[in-house]
Amino acid sequence: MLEDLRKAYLFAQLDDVQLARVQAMSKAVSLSDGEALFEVGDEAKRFFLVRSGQIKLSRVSMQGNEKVIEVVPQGYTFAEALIFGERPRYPVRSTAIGRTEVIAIDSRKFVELLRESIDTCFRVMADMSVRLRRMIKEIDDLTLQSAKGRVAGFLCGKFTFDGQKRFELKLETPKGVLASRLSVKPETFSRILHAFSEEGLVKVKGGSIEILDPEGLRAHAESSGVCGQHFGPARSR
Amino acid sequence: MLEDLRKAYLFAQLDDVQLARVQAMSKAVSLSDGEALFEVGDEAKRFFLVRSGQIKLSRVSMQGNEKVIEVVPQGYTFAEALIFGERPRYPVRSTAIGRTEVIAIDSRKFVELLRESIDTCFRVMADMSVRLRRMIKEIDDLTLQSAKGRVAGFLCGKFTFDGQKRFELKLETPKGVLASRLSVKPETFSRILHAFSEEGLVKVKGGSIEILDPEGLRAHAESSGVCGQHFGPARSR
DNA sequence: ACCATCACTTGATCTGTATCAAGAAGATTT
DNA sequence: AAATCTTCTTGATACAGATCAAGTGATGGT
Repeated sequence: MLEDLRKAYLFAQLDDVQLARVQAMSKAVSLSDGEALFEVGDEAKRFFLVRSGQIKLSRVSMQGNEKVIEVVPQGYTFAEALIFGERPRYPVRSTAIGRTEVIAIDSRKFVELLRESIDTCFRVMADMSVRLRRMIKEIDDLTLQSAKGRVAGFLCGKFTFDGQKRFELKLETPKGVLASRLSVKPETFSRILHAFSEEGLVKVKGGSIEILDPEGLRAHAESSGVCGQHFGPARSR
Repeated sequence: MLEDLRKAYLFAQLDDVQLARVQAMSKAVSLSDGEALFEVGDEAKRFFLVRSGQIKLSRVSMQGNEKVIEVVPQGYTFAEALIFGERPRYPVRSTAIGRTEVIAIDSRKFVELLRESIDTCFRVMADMSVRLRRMIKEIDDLTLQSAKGRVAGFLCGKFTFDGQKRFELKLETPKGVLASRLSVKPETFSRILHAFSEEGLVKVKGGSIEILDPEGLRAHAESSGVCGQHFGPARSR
């Protein structure tokens, strides 16, 4: 577990002693597919690091429609932005996609530790800053891009533009979840993918997608949006 | 100017000496109506405090559609989330609504000061945390609420539910800007307001709106969204 | 290997909101 | 006060994407 913690971006500035303290305030949690980690409105006493599998963060409307806000992959932390404020509550629901293991870290204790490490404060702030910008991008996509544009943009985000011609791209997440993440209905998602196939941009085969024409795809993403400007180098953790 | 700074949430933890330092790294800027403070992609060397007037933060799509992300009122700071990271750039455009005065604070220097005040770090983090949650709410609204629901929700947010029956609510911002903020076209905004009038919920008179039926309005906001904290029994996936 | 369940696709239709077009009401200038 | 320019309203029409409804294919348990 210590190793998992050490690799996380948030804890990178901590020395061994501090890291051991983090470990002491953590506990491992195992989730089966679809199991909920917390619900909207639950008291946010912990934040989390995904050790294996994936976590889906979502909100549900009163009509029962679910909107996936984020899919957190392995190695990433989530809900750490909530550790401030009096009695915080999770603003989203969190469920496992597939068998998933997370590390739950006690917020209160971590805040105490934070008081001692200004560097880690800066890590947290940088982290939140990135999230904030991602949210702006998200709002941008939702309001200024069409569904087609969002799907194209999503696909483009999945590979690096290094002049290669073809890509095999494996979807680690069920199509339905992706659709919700992109704020389209599954039916529409399917149709859009189909349309891209017809245009010769991609080739869909079950759970993986072959990208045939990266440039063409990007044109779609750009045609209806502000793609060119990627703010800040995408930080790899 | 010192007084303006002192009242800002971000600087509340600073002592007089530190505050004087902030003043030293600040300069006042005056803007006329519609004037731009910065554009998307500009290097983010400063963040700002609105001293008087209002600031509009927005993004523009390639088709020229503008989406207002936020309207920053007097007394609030903005763009402070960008002070981390290497060479940050503003992800939005910022223009004045009406005659507006802002204080521009040097990011670099403020970060230095931040290194000395862990309390202020916590302020910044709390601030960003609030923003982050607001963004989630925003995404929620955009994806799970109808245009009508958003407008109702917006109106509800403008007064406190303390049992009063009628409210006079003055719009400090042009309707067109509000519309964009709520991601509806001005035409639609107008129609929705009209519809609310017909239902006897509000009474529109030019730049101000009289709220006749707060409960009724809230019902609209709730009917298609997560307003209260009652979330139905969540079934897992 | 079977059946049951769940994820995805495909087709037909419906609807909220945008778009286009024009008029009314304020605001600002001359 | 007239003229010009915005901002706002109102009406008619168009369309992207949702919804409803089957059907097809996977996946998993017994």
